[in-house]
Amino acid sequence: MPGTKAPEADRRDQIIAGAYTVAAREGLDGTTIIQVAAAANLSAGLVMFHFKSKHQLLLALVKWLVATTTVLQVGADIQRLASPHEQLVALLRQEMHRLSREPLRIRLMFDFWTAGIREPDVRETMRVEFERYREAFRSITAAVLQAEPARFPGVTAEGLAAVSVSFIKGCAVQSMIDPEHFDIDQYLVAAEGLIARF
Amino acid sequence: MPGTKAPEADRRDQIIAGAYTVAAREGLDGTTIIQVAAAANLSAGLVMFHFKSKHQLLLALVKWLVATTTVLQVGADIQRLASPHEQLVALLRQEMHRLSREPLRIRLMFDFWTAGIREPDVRETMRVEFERYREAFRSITAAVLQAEPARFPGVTAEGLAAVSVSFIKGCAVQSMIDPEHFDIDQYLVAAEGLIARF
DNA sequence: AATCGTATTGAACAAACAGTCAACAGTTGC
DNA sequence: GCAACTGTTGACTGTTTGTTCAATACGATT
Repeated sequence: MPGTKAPEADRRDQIIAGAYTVAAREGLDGTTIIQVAAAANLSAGLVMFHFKSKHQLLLALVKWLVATTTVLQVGADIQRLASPHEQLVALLRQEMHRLSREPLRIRLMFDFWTAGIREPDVRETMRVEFERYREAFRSITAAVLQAEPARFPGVTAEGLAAVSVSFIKGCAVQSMIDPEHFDIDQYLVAAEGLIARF
Repeated sequence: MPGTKAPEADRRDQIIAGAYTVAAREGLDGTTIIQVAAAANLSAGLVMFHFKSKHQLLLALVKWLVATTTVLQVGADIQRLASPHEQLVALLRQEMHRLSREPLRIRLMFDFWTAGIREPDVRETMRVEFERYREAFRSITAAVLQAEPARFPGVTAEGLAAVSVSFIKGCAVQSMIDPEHFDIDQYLVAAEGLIARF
């Protein structure tokens, strides 16, 4: 029945929710307007009406995905730890845990990394996301450097934050490709060994 | 002119070369049989004749890509270095350099990581590739552990190799998404600071 | 109550694509 | 010289996809 206005939440949100459902299940390439519309119980035409093009729909999806991704939190339990080294290790462990708790979300994010290589709009969104992620690490990596200045000559907080991000993203990649053989515990212990204070 | 047999190299190789050209330029999704055929100066039907399906063509492409990727080499100049710590750092630096020298290849490999999430055949190929990569690091990471056993309690050579791979892959991801702001030098210095011997 | 702008649908469209096929040309073996 | 096999082409097919559009219903404004 055309024209039956839904009093509920914004249609755009409803459509994006459908897009997320489909994209998380089928991957970005496998995501079609028709499937998104079906997942949202709407017609395909309406999706076009609200987003004008598939490109803009996916762009809205990635922005929503980034916006609803929990920012790296340095909780009270972490702040209570004695040394910044321990805090950094605890942060890494926390992020690993989040990785394994939200596989669908991470996999879709991964899809967008790749899409970002060719599509500037997506890349810009991912770029901001990566910057935000590094920034969240920076206060702690700065403290790590300050605690042991002699050990890290020439190292910047930004550089160490980038390495921390690599720990996480690299682990995500490896465990996604080889979920059975990749040993996250061994991985974490090795990372701790590198970071630990002396 | 049908039937004109090319005395030159295997047709399959010629087609794969065309597929690489297209895929490196357009990305995996943007790669069509017709484009591949055009890049190889052949008809689309012939591509199908030799590979039966697009899936098998891309599978052959990823296998070729992996097979022609230089295995991690521990050259004489690296072996000459005094400590295994310095050797590991030199290896990382060497791999970073290779990363920036072959952007097209890396980008395509990246595409296949993502494809591997949903396609088991591709994933298996990438899994083997990752395993090979870690394995190549393992002899050096074992030496690093042996040189400083007290520093790395419970750390395995395999775990430290996985972390090393993350250094590389994580750097690849970040520098691909944000090529302008990501500072590889700072990144390397930070990694060195973590690895350095005490 | 007439008007107007916003939603909504279902159908239809053009483009692109993977895959098929009949025809044909070389090559090889008899 | 003939038959059989492989390689090659170009045209064709059926499907899928993003996108457009006329028709229509609803809500708000006047």
